[in-house]
Amino acid sequence: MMASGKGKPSGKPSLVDADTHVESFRQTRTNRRTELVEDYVELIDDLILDGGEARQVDIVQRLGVAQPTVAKMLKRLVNDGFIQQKRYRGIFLTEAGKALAAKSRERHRIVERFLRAVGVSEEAARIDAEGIEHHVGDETLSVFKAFVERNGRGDNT
Amino acid sequence: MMASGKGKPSGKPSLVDADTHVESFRQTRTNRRTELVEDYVELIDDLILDGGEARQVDIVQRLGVAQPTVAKMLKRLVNDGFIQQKRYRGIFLTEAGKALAAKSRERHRIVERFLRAVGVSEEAARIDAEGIEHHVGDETLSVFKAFVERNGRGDNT
DNA sequence: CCGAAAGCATAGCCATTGCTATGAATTTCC
DNA sequence: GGAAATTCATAGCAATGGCTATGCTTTCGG
Repeated sequence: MMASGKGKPSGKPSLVDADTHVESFRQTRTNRRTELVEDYVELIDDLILDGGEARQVDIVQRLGVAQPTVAKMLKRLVNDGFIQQKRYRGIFLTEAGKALAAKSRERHRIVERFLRAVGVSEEAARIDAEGIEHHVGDETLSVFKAFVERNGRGDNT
Repeated sequence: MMASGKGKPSGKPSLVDADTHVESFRQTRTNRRTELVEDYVELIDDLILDGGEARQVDIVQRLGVAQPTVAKMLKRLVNDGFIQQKRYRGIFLTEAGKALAAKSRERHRIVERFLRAVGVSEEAARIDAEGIEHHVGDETLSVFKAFVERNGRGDNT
Protein backbone atom coordinates (compact mmCIF):
# COMPACT_ATOMS: atom_id res chain seq x y z
CA MET A 1 0.00 0.00 0.00
CA MET A 2 2.91 2.31 0.31
CA ALA A 3 2.64 2.98 -3.38
CA SER A 4 5.08 5.53 -4.62
CA GLY A 5 7.12 6.41 -1.58
CA LYS A 6 9.83 4.00 -2.60
CA GLY A 7 12.91 5.42 -1.01
CA LYS A 8 15.92 3.63 -2.49
CA PRO A 9 18.43 6.29 -1.53
CA SER A 10 20.95 5.20 -4.07
CA GLY A 11 24.43 6.59 -4.16
CA LYS A 12 24.16 8.68 -7.26
CA PRO A 13 20.82 10.37 -7.73
CA SER A 14 21.05 11.25 -11.37
CA LEU A 15 17.34 10.61 -11.32
CA VAL A 16 14.66 12.79 -9.86
CA ASP A 17 12.07 11.02 -7.79
CA ALA A 18 9.50 8.92 -9.57
CA ASP A 19 6.45 11.11 -9.10
CA THR A 20 8.26 14.12 -10.42
CA HIS A 21 9.42 12.11 -13.37
CA VAL A 22 5.92 10.95 -14.13
CA GLU A 23 4.72 14.52 -14.25
CA SER A 24 7.18 15.42 -16.99
CA PHE A 25 6.26 12.44 -19.12
CA ARG A 26 2.58 12.95 -18.59
CA GLN A 27 2.83 16.54 -19.68
CA THR A 28 4.81 15.52 -22.73
CA ARG A 29 2.21 12.93 -23.70
CA THR A 30 -0.53 15.50 -23.33
CA ASN A 31 1.34 17.92 -25.55
CA ARG A 32 1.85 15.24 -28.15
CA ARG A 33 -1.87 14.72 -28.40
CA THR A 34 -2.60 18.35 -29.21
CA GLU A 35 0.30 18.97 -31.56
CA LEU A 36 -1.44 18.00 -34.74
CA VAL A 37 -4.53 20.01 -34.03
CA GLU A 38 -2.40 23.06 -33.45
CA ASP A 39 -0.42 22.45 -36.61
CA TYR A 40 -3.56 22.28 -38.68
CA VAL A 41 -5.28 25.27 -37.17
CA GLU A 42 -2.16 27.36 -37.40
CA LEU A 43 -1.63 26.36 -41.01
CA ILE A 44 -5.22 27.11 -41.93
CA ASP A 45 -4.91 30.53 -40.39
CA ASP A 46 -1.70 31.14 -42.30
CA LEU A 47 -3.28 30.10 -45.56
CA ILE A 48 -6.21 32.41 -45.05
CA LEU A 49 -3.97 35.31 -44.16
CA ASP A 50 -1.69 34.59 -47.04
CA GLY A 51 -4.04 33.79 -49.86
CA GLY A 52 -7.48 34.67 -48.62
CA GLU A 53 -8.67 31.11 -48.41
CA ALA A 54 -7.68 27.70 -47.15
CA ARG A 55 -8.59 24.72 -49.25
CA GLN A 56 -8.05 21.09 -48.47
CA VAL A 57 -5.70 20.84 -51.42
CA ASP A 58 -3.50 23.58 -50.03
CA ILE A 59 -3.19 21.84 -46.71
CA VAL A 60 -2.33 18.59 -48.45
CA GLN A 61 0.41 20.34 -50.33
CA ARG A 62 1.80 22.13 -47.29
CA LEU A 63 1.82 19.17 -44.95
CA GLY A 64 3.03 16.67 -47.47
CA VAL A 65 0.53 13.98 -46.52
CA ALA A 66 -2.17 12.23 -48.52
CA GLN A 67 -5.46 13.92 -49.15
CA PRO A 68 -7.66 11.50 -47.19
CA THR A 69 -5.41 12.00 -44.19
CA VAL A 70 -6.21 15.68 -44.29
CA ALA A 71 -9.89 15.02 -44.91
CA LYS A 72 -10.09 12.83 -41.85
CA MET A 73 -8.34 15.34 -39.66
CA LEU A 74 -10.54 18.16 -40.89
CA LYS A 75 -13.57 16.14 -39.90
CA ARG A 76 -12.10 15.88 -36.46
CA LEU A 77 -11.47 19.61 -36.33
CA VAL A 78 -15.09 20.21 -37.27
CA ASN A 79 -16.22 17.94 -34.46
CA ASP A 80 -13.92 19.68 -32.04
CA GLY A 81 -15.41 22.98 -33.07
CA PHE A 82 -12.32 24.60 -34.50
CA ILE A 83 -13.31 24.92 -38.13
CA GLN A 84 -16.23 25.05 -40.51
CA GLN A 85 -16.10 23.41 -43.86
CA LYS A 86 -17.92 24.41 -47.02
CA ARG A 87 -17.45 21.96 -49.82
CA TYR A 88 -15.47 23.44 -52.65
CA ARG A 89 -15.51 26.77 -50.89
CA GLY A 90 -12.74 26.44 -48.40
CA ILE A 91 -12.23 26.07 -44.69
CA PHE A 92 -13.03 28.68 -42.09
CA LEU A 93 -11.96 28.99 -38.50
CA THR A 94 -14.52 29.30 -35.75
CA GLU A 95 -13.89 31.66 -32.87
CA ALA A 96 -12.31 28.84 -30.93
CA GLY A 97 -10.21 28.02 -33.95
CA LYS A 98 -9.09 31.59 -34.36
CA ALA A 99 -8.11 31.78 -30.73
CA LEU A 100 -6.11 28.57 -30.89
CA ALA A 101 -4.48 29.66 -34.13
CA ALA A 102 -3.50 33.00 -32.71
CA LYS A 103 -1.96 31.39 -29.68
CA SER A 104 -0.10 28.81 -31.75
CA ARG A 105 1.13 31.32 -34.24
CA GLU A 106 2.40 33.60 -31.51
CA ARG A 107 4.22 30.76 -29.81
CA HIS A 108 5.66 29.56 -33.07
CA ARG A 109 6.84 33.03 -33.94
CA ILE A 110 8.51 33.54 -30.59
CA VAL A 111 10.24 30.18 -30.65
CA GLU A 112 11.53 30.66 -34.16
CA ARG A 113 12.78 34.16 -33.48
CA PHE A 114 14.33 33.02 -30.26
CA LEU A 115 16.27 30.34 -32.07
CA ARG A 116 17.44 32.90 -34.61
CA ALA A 117 18.43 35.24 -31.78
CA VAL A 118 20.68 32.69 -30.11
CA GLY A 119 22.41 32.04 -33.41
CA VAL A 120 20.60 29.21 -35.16
CA SER A 121 20.44 29.43 -38.94
CA GLU A 122 17.24 30.33 -40.67
CA GLU A 123 16.64 26.88 -42.05
CA ALA A 124 17.32 25.01 -38.83
CA ALA A 125 15.25 27.49 -36.87
CA ARG A 126 12.33 26.95 -39.19
CA ILE A 127 12.49 23.19 -38.95
CA ASP A 128 13.18 22.90 -35.24
CA ALA A 129 10.63 25.51 -34.25
CA GLU A 130 7.95 23.43 -35.89
CA GLY A 131 8.59 20.63 -33.45
CA ILE A 132 9.67 22.58 -30.41
CA GLU A 133 6.80 25.01 -30.20
CA HIS A 134 4.38 22.44 -28.87
CA HIS A 135 6.54 21.65 -25.89
CA VAL A 136 7.26 25.13 -24.69
CA GLY A 137 5.35 25.90 -21.52
CA ASP A 138 4.16 29.34 -20.50
CA GLU A 139 7.14 30.12 -18.36
CA THR A 140 9.69 29.10 -20.94
CA LEU A 141 7.79 31.01 -23.57
CA SER A 142 7.94 34.23 -21.62
CA VAL A 143 11.64 33.72 -21.04
CA PHE A 144 12.12 33.26 -24.78
CA LYS A 145 10.04 36.30 -25.48
CA ALA A 146 12.01 38.47 -23.11
CA PHE A 147 15.23 37.22 -24.61
CA VAL A 148 14.14 38.09 -28.13
CA GLU A 149 13.06 41.56 -27.07
CA ARG A 150 16.30 42.16 -25.23
CA ASN A 151 18.52 40.89 -28.02
CA GLY A 152 16.28 42.16 -30.76
CA ARG A 153 17.71 41.62 -34.18
CA GLY A 154 16.39 44.07 -36.72
CA ASP A 155 14.08 41.46 -38.11
CA ASN A 156 10.60 41.94 -39.51
CA THR A 157 7.44 42.70 -37.55
CA MET B 1 6.94 21.46 -64.39
CA MET B 2 3.60 21.93 -62.82
CA ALA B 3 3.92 20.18 -59.55
CA SER B 4 5.14 22.38 -56.82
CA GLY B 5 6.16 25.56 -58.50
CA LYS B 6 2.89 27.21 -57.70
CA GLY B 7 3.83 30.86 -57.74
CA LYS B 8 0.94 32.85 -56.26
CA PRO B 9 3.04 35.87 -55.41
CA SER B 10 0.64 37.10 -52.84
CA GLY B 11 1.02 40.45 -51.23
CA LYS B 12 2.06 39.34 -47.81
CA PRO B 13 4.34 36.30 -47.76
CA SER B 14 3.93 35.28 -44.18
CA LEU B 15 4.29 31.80 -45.56
CA VAL B 16 7.41 30.16 -46.88
CA ASP B 17 7.00 28.24 -50.11
CA ALA B 18 5.20 24.95 -50.00
CA ASP B 19 8.13 22.60 -50.54
CA THR B 20 10.06 24.23 -47.77
CA HIS B 21 7.07 23.97 -45.53
CA VAL B 22 6.66 20.29 -46.28
CA GLU B 23 10.21 19.64 -45.28
CA SER B 24 9.65 21.04 -41.80
CA PHE B 25 6.53 19.03 -41.22
CA ARG B 26 8.07 15.90 -42.58
CA GLN B 27 11.02 16.24 -40.26
CA THR B 28 8.71 16.84 -37.35
CA ARG B 29 6.68 13.72 -38.15
CA THR B 30 9.85 11.69 -38.35
CA ASN B 31 10.99 12.97 -34.99
CA ARG B 32 7.66 12.15 -33.46
CA ARG B 33 8.04 8.53 -34.46
CA THR B 34 11.35 8.09 -32.68
CA GLU B 35 10.54 10.03 -29.55
CA LEU B 36 9.17 7.17 -27.56
CA VAL B 37 12.03 4.85 -28.33
CA GLU B 38 14.45 7.46 -27.17
CA ASP B 39 12.49 8.10 -24.02
CA TYR B 40 12.51 4.44 -23.13
CA VAL B 41 16.15 3.80 -23.87
CA GLU B 42 17.21 6.89 -22.04
CA LEU B 43 15.11 5.98 -19.04
CA ILE B 44 16.44 2.45 -18.96
CA ASP B 45 19.96 3.76 -19.01
CA ASP B 46 19.15 6.15 -16.19
CA LEU B 47 17.64 3.39 -14.11
CA ILE B 48 20.66 1.17 -14.57
CA LEU B 49 23.02 3.96 -13.68
CA ASP B 50 20.95 4.95 -10.72
CA GLY B 51 19.96 1.67 -9.20
CA GLY B 52 22.01 -0.95 -10.96
CA GLU B 53 19.08 -2.47 -12.75
CA ALA B 54 16.04 -1.61 -14.80
CA ARG B 55 12.92 -3.61 -14.30
CA GLN B 56 9.67 -3.32 -16.14
CA VAL B 57 7.98 -2.23 -12.96
CA ASP B 58 10.36 0.67 -12.55
CA ILE B 59 9.65 1.90 -16.03
CA VAL B 60 5.95 1.64 -15.42
CA GLN B 61 6.31 3.76 -12.33
CA ARG B 62 8.50 6.35 -13.98
CA LEU B 63 6.47 6.79 -17.12
CA GLY B 64 3.11 6.68 -15.44
CA VAL B 65 1.55 4.34 -17.98
CA ALA B 66 0.00 0.90 -17.61
CA GLN B 67 2.21 -2.14 -17.38
CA PRO B 68 1.09 -3.82 -20.62
CA THR B 69 1.88 -0.63 -22.46
CA VAL B 70 5.44 -0.89 -21.27
CA ALA B 71 5.60 -4.61 -21.99
CA LYS B 72 4.53 -4.05 -25.55
CA MET B 73 7.04 -1.29 -26.10
CA LEU B 74 9.83 -3.36 -24.63
CA LYS B 75 9.02 -6.10 -27.07
CA ARG B 76 9.44 -3.58 -29.83
CA LEU B 77 12.75 -2.44 -28.41
CA VAL B 78 13.94 -6.02 -28.37
CA ASN B 79 12.97 -6.41 -32.01
CA ASP B 80 14.70 -3.19 -32.88
CA GLY B 81 17.83 -4.47 -31.20
CA PHE B 82 18.10 -1.87 -28.48
CA ILE B 83 17.58 -4.01 -25.41
CA GLN B 84 17.73 -7.53 -24.08
CA GLN B 85 15.19 -8.81 -21.66
CA LYS B 86 15.63 -11.46 -19.03
CA ARG B 87 12.42 -12.35 -17.34
CA TYR B 88 12.41 -11.33 -13.73
CA ARG B 89 16.02 -10.28 -14.07
CA GLY B 90 15.78 -6.87 -15.61
CA ILE B 91 16.43 -5.16 -18.88
CA PHE B 92 19.80 -4.61 -20.46
CA LEU B 93 20.89 -2.33 -23.23
CA THR B 94 22.63 -3.68 -26.28
CA GLU B 95 25.49 -1.76 -27.81
CA ALA B 96 23.06 -0.02 -30.11
CA GLY B 97 20.89 0.74 -27.12
CA LYS B 98 23.77 2.17 -25.17
CA ALA B 99 24.75 4.36 -28.08
CA LEU B 100 21.25 5.69 -28.50
CA ALA B 101 20.89 6.23 -24.78
CA ALA B 102 24.14 8.13 -24.59
CA LYS B 103 23.14 10.37 -27.43
CA SER B 104 19.69 10.99 -25.99
CA ARG B 105 20.97 11.63 -22.52
CA GLU B 106 23.53 14.10 -23.80
CA ARG B 107 20.96 15.96 -25.82
CA HIS B 108 18.55 15.98 -22.93
CA ARG B 109 21.20 17.27 -20.58
CA ILE B 110 22.22 20.07 -22.92
CA VAL B 111 18.66 21.17 -23.56
CA GLU B 112 17.79 21.20 -19.89
CA ARG B 113 20.90 23.09 -18.91
CA PHE B 114 20.37 25.50 -21.74
CA LEU B 115 16.90 26.27 -20.51
CA ARG B 116 18.25 26.82 -17.04
CA ALA B 117 20.97 29.06 -18.45
CA VAL B 118 18.52 31.38 -20.18
CA GLY B 119 16.56 31.73 -16.99
CA VAL B 120 13.90 29.03 -16.92
CA SER B 121 13.06 27.58 -13.53
CA GLU B 122 14.20 24.12 -12.58
CA GLU B 123 10.76 22.60 -12.75
CA ALA B 124 9.77 24.11 -16.07
CA ALA B 125 13.15 23.23 -17.53
CA ARG B 126 12.71 19.63 -16.50
CA ILE B 127 9.25 19.34 -17.99
CA ASP B 128 9.88 21.25 -21.20
CA ALA B 129 13.22 19.61 -21.89
CA GLU B 130 11.50 16.25 -21.93
CA GLY B 131 9.43 17.31 -24.89
CA ILE B 132 11.84 19.66 -26.62
CA GLU B 133 14.87 17.41 -26.77
CA HIS B 134 13.47 15.28 -29.55
CA HIS B 135 13.05 18.21 -31.87
CA VAL B 136 16.42 19.78 -31.52
CA GLY B 137 18.55 19.24 -34.60
CA ASP B 138 22.31 18.99 -34.63
CA GLU B 139 22.89 22.61 -35.42
CA THR B 140 20.57 23.91 -32.75
CA LEU B 141 22.07 21.52 -30.28
CA SER B 142 25.56 22.79 -30.83
CA VAL B 143 24.33 26.35 -30.48
CA PHE B 144 22.71 25.42 -27.18
CA LYS B 145 25.85 23.68 -26.07
CA ALA B 146 28.05 26.63 -26.85
CA PHE B 147 25.65 28.91 -25.04
CA VAL B 148 25.74 26.79 -21.91
CA GLU B 149 29.50 26.65 -21.93
CA ARG B 150 29.76 30.36 -22.45
CA ASN B 151 27.25 31.29 -19.79
CA GLY B 152 28.18 28.47 -17.50
CA ARG B 153 26.24 28.54 -14.29
CA GLY B 154 28.03 26.83 -11.44
CA ASP B 155 25.82 23.83 -11.81
CA ASN B 156 26.82 20.21 -11.40
CA THR B 157 29.04 18.28 -13.77
C1' DC C 1 -23.86 23.29 -72.48
C1' DC C 2 -21.16 19.35 -71.86
C1' DG C 3 -17.11 16.73 -71.12
C1' DA C 4 -12.75 16.81 -68.63
C1' DA C 5 -10.33 18.08 -64.71
C1' DA C 6 -10.05 19.28 -60.09
C1' DG C 7 -11.61 18.92 -55.43
C1' DC C 8 -13.46 16.27 -51.95
C1' DA C 9 -15.58 12.13 -49.46
C1' DT C 10 -15.63 7.43 -48.24
C1' DA C 11 -14.26 2.72 -47.62
C1' DG C 12 -10.99 -0.21 -46.00
C1' DC C 13 -6.31 -1.34 -44.61
C1' DC C 14 -2.13 -0.98 -41.38
C1' DA C 15 0.88 0.56 -37.42
C1' DT C 16 1.24 2.83 -33.13
C1' DT C 17 0.20 3.75 -28.42
C1' DG C 18 -2.71 3.63 -24.94
C1' DC C 19 -6.10 0.84 -21.85
C1' DT C 20 -8.41 -3.27 -18.80
C1' DA C 21 -8.74 -7.92 -17.64
C1' DT C 22 -6.70 -11.95 -16.94
C1' DG C 23 -3.43 -15.67 -16.46
C1' DA C 24 1.22 -17.67 -15.98
C1' DA C 25 5.71 -17.75 -13.88
C1' DT C 26 8.98 -16.57 -10.38
C1' DT C 27 10.37 -14.85 -5.86
C1' DT C 28 9.72 -14.33 -1.36
C1' DC C 29 8.41 -15.30 3.07
C1' DC C 30 6.78 -18.12 6.63
C1' DG D 1 8.47 -26.70 0.65
C1' DG D 2 4.30 -24.37 -0.24
C1' DA D 3 1.20 -20.22 -0.20
C1' DA D 4 1.15 -15.48 -1.22
C1' DA D 5 2.76 -11.72 -3.54
C1' DT D 6 5.24 -9.77 -7.22
C1' DT D 7 6.42 -9.59 -11.87
C1' DC D 8 5.59 -10.20 -16.37
C1' DA D 9 2.91 -11.80 -20.70
C1' DT D 10 -1.07 -12.01 -23.53
C1' DA D 11 -5.58 -11.18 -25.36
C1' DG D 12 -8.63 -7.94 -26.88
C1' DC D 13 -10.44 -3.15 -27.36
C1' DA D 14 -10.24 1.95 -28.75
C1' DA D 15 -8.37 6.11 -30.68
C1' DT D 16 -5.05 8.26 -33.65
C1' DG D 17 -2.73 9.11 -37.91
C1' DG D 18 -1.08 7.36 -41.98
C1' DC D 19 -1.95 5.06 -46.71
C1' DT D 20 -4.31 3.46 -51.52
C1' DA D 21 -8.25 2.96 -54.26
C1' DT D 22 -12.34 4.60 -55.78
C1' DG D 23 -16.29 7.38 -56.85
C1' DC D 24 -19.15 11.53 -56.47
C1' DT D 25 -19.58 16.79 -57.29
C1' DT D 26 -18.42 20.89 -58.65
C1' DT D 27 -15.99 23.88 -61.51
C1' DC D 28 -13.76 25.10 -65.68
C1' DG D 29 -12.54 25.12 -70.71
C1' DG D 30 -13.90 24.90 -75.04
